[in-house]
Amino acid sequence: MRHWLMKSEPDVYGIDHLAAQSGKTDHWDGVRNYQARNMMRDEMQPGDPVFFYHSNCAEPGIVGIMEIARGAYPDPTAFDPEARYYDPKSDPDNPRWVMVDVRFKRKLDRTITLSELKAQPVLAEMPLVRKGNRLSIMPVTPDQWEFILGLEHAPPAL
DNA sequence: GCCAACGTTGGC
DNA sequence: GCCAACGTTGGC
Repeated sequence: MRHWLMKSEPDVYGIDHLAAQSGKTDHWDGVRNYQARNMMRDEMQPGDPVFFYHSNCAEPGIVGIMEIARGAYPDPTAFDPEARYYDPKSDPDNPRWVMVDVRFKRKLDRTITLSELKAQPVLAEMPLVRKGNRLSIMPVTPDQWEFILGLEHAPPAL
């Protein structure tokens, strides 16, 4: 089992969208980055815990916890010319892009902000806090996972 | 809205 | 295979 962090823009799809789904489960489509795809395809397993991260918004940070509900399968939005992430080069007979299903577990009691995470020397190796990082799906080590969870009920460091 | 950082594309 | 141009990400 591995731990993960997945980013989404709350204006497009935030944690409340997921929580509102029937069964609190939804597919995570639209990933168009090879590194992120390879991790979904090769490493993500049902039951893996995932931090839900809000990006490109007023207060970027970790807002909740979900889990992988279904391993990688083809992302049909790549074949849909109307879709935002349509990829004409993805062949339905040999799909280039995959998605997973995720299940809502809970919202955190507060947002653990990016600036707060950046202030923690222990987390300096996380891709999330590194300059210029754009990876939308990344692994989290068990130690990092526990440390971050411990911040939830601690006073914000920033 | 700005812009730095990064990934992808395509000409050569 | 190189690399300039381009598009995207995402913090600020």
